[in-house]
Amino acid sequence: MKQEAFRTTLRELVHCYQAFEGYAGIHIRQQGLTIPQFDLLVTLGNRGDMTPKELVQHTLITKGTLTGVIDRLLLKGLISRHPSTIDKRSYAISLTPKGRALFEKVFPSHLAYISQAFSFLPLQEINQIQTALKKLRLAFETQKAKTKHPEEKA
Amino acid sequence: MKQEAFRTTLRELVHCYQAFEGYAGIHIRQQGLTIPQFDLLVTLGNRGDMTPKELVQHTLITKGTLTGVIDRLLLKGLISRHPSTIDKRSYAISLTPKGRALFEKVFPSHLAYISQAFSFLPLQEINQIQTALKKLRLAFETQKAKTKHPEEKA
DNA sequence: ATATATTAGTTCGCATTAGAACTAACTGCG
DNA sequence: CGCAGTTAGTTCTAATGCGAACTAATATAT
Repeated sequence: MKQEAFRTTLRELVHCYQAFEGYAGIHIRQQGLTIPQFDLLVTLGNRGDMTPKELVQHTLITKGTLTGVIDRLLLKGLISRHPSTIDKRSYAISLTPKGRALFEKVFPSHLAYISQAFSFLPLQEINQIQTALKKLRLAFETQKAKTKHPEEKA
Repeated sequence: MKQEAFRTTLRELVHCYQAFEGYAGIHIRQQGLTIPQFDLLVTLGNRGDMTPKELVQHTLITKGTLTGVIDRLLLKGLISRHPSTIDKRSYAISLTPKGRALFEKVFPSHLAYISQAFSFLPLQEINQIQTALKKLRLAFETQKAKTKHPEEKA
């Protein structure tokens, strides 16, 4: 039955995600960072300076949580703030030299660590998994949008 | 490149998971429950009474968190405790009549809600997604085990 | 212009998260 | 029996997580 199938699939999705978080988290915490902190550091390192709004878009951190994460990275001296000249409500966030150094040390090492888990998965299978995940995500997002705006073009 | 592929795949995994949590969470919170509380309620409803240890195995709730989740469900009058006769450290948790009533109201409704997201995915694709997720999870779990016990049978 | 609606960030309340330390109770082994 | 080691639950700390309320600043409409 279809219901049986999607329930199993959802369980699998959650377990898979948790397996990933668990696996990646070990390495990240060894560097003295939390997952969101690492996420922010890597995003800034790879894509350059950003405002908090942009960070929310490019990371998995929620608006309300971001303030606290930024505070802790500021305390650690890994990032710095620069007031925006265009919008007085906002500011840009940069890596400090210390932050950049950490990024450059931690990021390649993290990729190498993660890639170990993929060593037995052929490229073709990785791409299949990716395609599968895209379909599933799209299904949720489409339906979520419908739920939130049920009358739209009804 | 393979590295490019698995990074994209991981992003997709995380986004997919978040999309699911976001989608399912809307409905769950509408019932006045949090996701872990719902998880616990449904697990008890579907599989019968359990000890905290078993709940940890069958849900996504961590040992340390479980105590608090149980406390809140006790406060809401949805579950009850019964001391174990065999092991004085432990106890069994049951749904109260109120808890069972909630389960019976919420669970089918939640399945129906979730199934909407799958309505445009053919069974075959659901099964493909499931297979893909299993492979990925296995990759993490295998590697995590190796990382934790690197000397084993070395 | 001026009131109004939006938006960027912060703050708050409540719940959860991981991991580690801690207590009480169980199991093994000698 | 009696101690060592393990296990079940609880507690603690630090950091999130989400939604909602709040402030300040920007954009819009008339």
